[in-house]
Amino acid sequence: MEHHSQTRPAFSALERLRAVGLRPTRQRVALAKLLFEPGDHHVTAELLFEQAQSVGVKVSLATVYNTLHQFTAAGLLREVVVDSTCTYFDTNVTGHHHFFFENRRALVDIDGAAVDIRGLPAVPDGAKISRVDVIIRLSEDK
Amino acid sequence: MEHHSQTRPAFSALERLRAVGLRPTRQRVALAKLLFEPGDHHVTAELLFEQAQSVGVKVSLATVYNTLHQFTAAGLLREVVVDSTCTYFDTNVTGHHHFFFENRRALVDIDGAAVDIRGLPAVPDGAKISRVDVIIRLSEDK
DNA sequence: TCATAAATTAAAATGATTCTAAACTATTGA
DNA sequence: TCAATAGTTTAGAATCATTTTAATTTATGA
Repeated sequence: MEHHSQTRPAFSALERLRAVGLRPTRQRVALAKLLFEPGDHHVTAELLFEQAQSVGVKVSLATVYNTLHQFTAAGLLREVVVDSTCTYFDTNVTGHHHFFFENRRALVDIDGAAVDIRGLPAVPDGAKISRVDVIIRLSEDK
Repeated sequence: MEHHSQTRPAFSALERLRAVGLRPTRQRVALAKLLFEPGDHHVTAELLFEQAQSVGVKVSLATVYNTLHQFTAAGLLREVVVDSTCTYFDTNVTGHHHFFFENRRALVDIDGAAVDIRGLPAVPDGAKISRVDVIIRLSEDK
């Protein structure tokens, strides 16, 4: 029996890949484990690449980028645009919002169900909402 | 007397620069006119650079970047993070939100006063809100 | 007008990300 | 089981927005 520092995931990395029709290669399975076995969290390509290296997974940075985008296209990840210097990916794909700690460049989820937004104007003709993002930018002056 | 295609601005480009203590150089005055004489709008560095060229203003792209950042630091502009491929600057610096047309990569302002957000969790200890951004992402499938 | 600090610039550098083309590997059907 | 092949991975080059550098130019105040 394997040991996990977190509770056993509802779906294994392999099952997730199968479910979205992505061929379960060594790299994709390893990255999926790093992404989905811990609880919800946010990564950048560089960060995931370093994590992979630190646990001995051999994967190139190009593959990390490819994989993050494939997972995003497949709905396993969500891209969060908060910082013009790099792209964040969120393993929580349910509708929700974010605190963004500007100093540390860290994201924290805000439950989407709890938040209620009123007074928005009508959506322009011919357009439809693909997503609503609320970002609360926070500064922590030590 | 000069001719404007828009109504006369409340403050001239020169006055704005003086007000924030930026030396009114030829380039800064010219860019300020392009930015503040039309009504509220959004630009990227590349776009402003092209506009400048098209009206015969001689300015380098480096200066456009410098100027956009100086204006932002001075509170004359606001940076809008919506797109991971480039940075948008908004001449509307009052609290407000945005529609983002994903196909066209265009921004449209949403009046901030009209929008009411409820149910947000308490701000984490030691942090304070520097800004709340609401972005409604829209797709227009032709 | 002059001295000087500030601003501008072309060009090089950077850094995140994407592309390319060659080498590998999972899958499928015989 | 095995080869064919379509899909993957990869190192390295390329790209693109942006920033930096270091030299030149300009605004300002005495």
